[in-house]
Amino acid sequence: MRELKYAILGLLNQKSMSGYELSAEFESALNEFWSAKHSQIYPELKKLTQEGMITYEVAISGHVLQKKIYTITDAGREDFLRWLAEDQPISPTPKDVFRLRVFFSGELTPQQRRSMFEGHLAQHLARLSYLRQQMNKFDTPPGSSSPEIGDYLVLTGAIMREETTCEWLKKCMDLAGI
Amino acid sequence: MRELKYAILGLLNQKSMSGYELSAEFESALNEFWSAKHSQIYPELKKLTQEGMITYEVAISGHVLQKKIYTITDAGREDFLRWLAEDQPISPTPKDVFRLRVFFSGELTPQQRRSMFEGHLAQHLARLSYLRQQMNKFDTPPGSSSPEIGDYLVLTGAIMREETTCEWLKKCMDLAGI
DNA sequence: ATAATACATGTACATATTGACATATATGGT
DNA sequence: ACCATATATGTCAATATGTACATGTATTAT
Repeated sequence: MRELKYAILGLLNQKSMSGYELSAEFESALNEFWSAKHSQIYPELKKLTQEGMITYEVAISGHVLQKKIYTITDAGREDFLRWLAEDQPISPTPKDVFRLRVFFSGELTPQQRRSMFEGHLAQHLARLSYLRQQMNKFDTPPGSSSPEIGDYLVLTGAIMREETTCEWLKKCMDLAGI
Repeated sequence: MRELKYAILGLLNQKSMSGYELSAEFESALNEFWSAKHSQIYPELKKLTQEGMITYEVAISGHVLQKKIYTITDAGREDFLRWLAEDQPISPTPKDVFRLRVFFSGELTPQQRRSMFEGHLAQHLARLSYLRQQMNKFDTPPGSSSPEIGDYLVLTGAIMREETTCEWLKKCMDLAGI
């Protein structure tokens, strides 16, 4: 547990930054596998500071606006690397409301089913298109010891996942005869 | 929101059953896309009863052991069908601790990375094998208006998802040069 | 007989997460 | 000048979820 803790430590291990910047990272780089609102991030930063995992310095944006730039400590880095190297069983399959609906979709009329699958397919195709465009940021696949390798691997996985989801949705429409 | 509510109503719409049996359903049929412990189910059943969505009759197992058999009401069925037919945007990508680790895997030694990917691949292959065996319960693919269609569609999706995950893990080992 | 496991229902506490509330400065465009 | 949007940090309340606590009966194998 305490996954948010390690997500934050991992990001601060890459680069010192403010809570606001961390927030932005969760909405961009980590978006395909983790999320956190600022209302969860700020309290966690406070806790991590108290625990000695991170420290901060106050910087000024513009004339007076203060921001706290957080930096990981040696203790924090140690804890993060211990967590990262830990052997852990695969987590239970995550909750998925759409699959829950599909499970009960026998109760829908053919028209309703059609609309459900079509709507989702369109949204997943859009996401897939966005992810493929994201892939362009890598001119060439990063080497196995490049700092970008993790980013590249999860993006590859996200694209494969979306491709399969789209295939599945098409198959559903086919099997459900609509 | 209130997804647990609709998962329960959906199951009770198929068949009246006790909290214990509902619990078992979450661990078997719904396992690939939803989960709930009995400590969450029993309070929700109480709430749904108060809301008039379900009713129960007390039955006796053996000589004295009481169990409550819950049945969906007309109001409950109506609410469930309304929810099922609702147009809803795709949910944000679910949290995935393993992908979080992969994102940071540049910090690991090649040996540690190898062990991480291999361990996960073995577990996903086992799950895939189990799911394929589950598929045998369908002698022939259920027709589009069969009550089993939802079950069949989600199982198909679960197998496709696991297959893709396994492919991705192999690709990761390849790309990370281990 | 007895022991292990399944059946059966509940509560209590801790943690995780989201949405709303609350406030204030900085910057870029019109 | 003014407005919209982005930057910046925090709290609060509600909901969701999981682990542990708590209790008792039924069935099956030894």
